[in-house]
Amino acid sequence: MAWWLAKSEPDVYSIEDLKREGTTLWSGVRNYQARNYLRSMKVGEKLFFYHSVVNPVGIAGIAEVCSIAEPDPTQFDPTSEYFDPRATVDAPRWFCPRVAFVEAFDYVLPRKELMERPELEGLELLKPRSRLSVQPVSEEHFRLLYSWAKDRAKQ
DNA sequence: GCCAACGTTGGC
DNA sequence: GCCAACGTTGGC
Repeated sequence: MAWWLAKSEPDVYSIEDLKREGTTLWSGVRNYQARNYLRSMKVGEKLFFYHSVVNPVGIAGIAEVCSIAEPDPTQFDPTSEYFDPRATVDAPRWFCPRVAFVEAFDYVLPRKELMERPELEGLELLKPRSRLSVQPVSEEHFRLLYSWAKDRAKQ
């Protein structure tokens, strides 16, 4: 069982969009390391849904893998901004799992607050200039972050 | 297989 | 909008 964090710009796709739609294909990732993480995700694994390029940036909720990675359809679509002319149906390059909405936090955990927590030492997200849009999170960090989100929502 | 140029990411 | 860091591309 692994734990994850995936980034999305809420102007493009937010936790509220996922709440409304129920599930979505996590398509459009075009980085090999992130792709490898997406391919290793198993049904039932949880992801933090992180809002990037917004004020404030932070962890906005939770999603869950509901089906394992399949070829990302946007790579074959010439009208998509994620079209990859080097990909073919027989030899796809990009893969994406389907994820389901679990919850939207009442209190979005701001990145700024996370950076003040020494307990989060080693969290990929907080490493300087970490850019990966899909990252593993340790179970310990996942539980810690989840309980902080809950506690802050009560305040 | 090196490496310079280029494009992208993403916090600020 | 800036810009540092990083990944990718492609000529050699």
